[in-house]
Amino acid sequence: MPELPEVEVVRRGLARWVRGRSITGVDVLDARSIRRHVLGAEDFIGNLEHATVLDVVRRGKFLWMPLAMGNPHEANPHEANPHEANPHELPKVALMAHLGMSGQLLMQDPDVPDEKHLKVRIRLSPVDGMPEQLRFVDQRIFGGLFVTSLVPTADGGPGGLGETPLPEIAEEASHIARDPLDPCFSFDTFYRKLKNRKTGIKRALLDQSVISGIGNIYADEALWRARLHYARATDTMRRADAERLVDAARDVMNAALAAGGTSFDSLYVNVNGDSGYFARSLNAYGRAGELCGRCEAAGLHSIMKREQFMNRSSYTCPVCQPRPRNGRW
DNA sequence: AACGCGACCTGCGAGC
DNA sequence: TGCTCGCAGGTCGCGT
Repeated sequence: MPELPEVEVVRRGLARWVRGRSITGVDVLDARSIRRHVLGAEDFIGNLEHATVLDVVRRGKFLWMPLAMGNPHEANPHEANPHEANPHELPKVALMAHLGMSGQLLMQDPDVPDEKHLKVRIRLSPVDGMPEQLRFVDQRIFGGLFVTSLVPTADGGPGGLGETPLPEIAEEASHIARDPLDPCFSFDTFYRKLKNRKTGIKRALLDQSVISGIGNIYADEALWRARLHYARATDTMRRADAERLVDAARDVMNAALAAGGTSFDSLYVNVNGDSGYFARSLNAYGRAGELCGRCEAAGLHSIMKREQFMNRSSYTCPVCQPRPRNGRW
C-alpha cells in the first residue's frame, strides 16, 4: 500500500512524463473514483480538457498537478477564460490525486489493453517517445481524483515537493502538516503540536495535521527504531525522544525511497503494494511471533507482539518498547 | 479537543 | 467444493 515513499516515487516518475503537456481528453470509467469531485464527471472532464500540466507536487500522501487553463486558440468559447488577458491571474487550479490503499498512476501507450481496475484515463498531447495516456487504476477505490483550487500556504513556503514549487497548496491538502522529507519541515512546529496534545504518540503520528505522510506501517517502524511504545503520552515526550522519533521516521522512509527509486528509469510509473521492495527491511510491522532483531542482537530473547489499537494492528517488542504506566515511564 | 466508530471498497486466506 | 467471515489499509465525517 502506498505510503509517503511510494507516493514520492510516483511523483518523480510522473513529473518526467507529464510536465508541460496538455490534456486532450478524459474518460471516467468509474465515477466512484472521482466521488470527491462533487460536481460530477462532466464538470471534472470540462475542467481538465485543454489544460496544461505545470508540475507534479506532493505533500504527505497527497499528490497534485497544478494546471494552466486552456490555450485561447483551442478554448471552447462557452468556457472563455475571463483572466486570459492577464496570465498572472489565471485561476489557480490543480488535479488532485490520492492513491488511497491501492491506487496506481500509470503512463501507458494507447495500444496497451485497459487494466482490470482502470478507473480514469487522461489523454495527453503527443510527444515523441512519450506515452500518451495517464491512467488511474485502483482496485479498492479508497483513492481518487478530483479538480480543486490552489490556496496560499499557511507558512508562506512552497506547497510541497515539486520541480518548480509554487507558494500555493491544493485546498484539500492545506490542513495537513509538512512531512519529514519536506525541506521546510520544522521540528519545532512538530514538537510544539506534540506537547499540546493529550493523546498517545502513535495516534499523533497518524494524525496528518501533526505530521504527514506516516501510515500504520511506518508509524510502527519509527516507534520501534526509537524504542517508544505507541501509548506513550505525547505531553511527556522529551525533546530528545521526539527528535529520535522523527529521525527514525525519516530514516525508514528514505530507505524505502532509495529502494523504490530503482523504477525511475522505467516507462511504467508504478506503485505496487505487494512488490515487497521495502517489506524485507521491516523490523516491526507484520512480525508478530518473530524475534525482535534488536533484542536478539543484544543476546535477549523477545517475541514481537501484535495488538489491536485504533482499529488496526500495532506491532511492538515487549522488551525494548515497554508499555508506559499511565502513559509515563 | 479528543476519540471512537462507521463508511467507503475488494481480494484473499482461514475455517467450516 | 463453496460458502462466510475477518482482515487489510487512509481519510472523512459524525456523534459523544
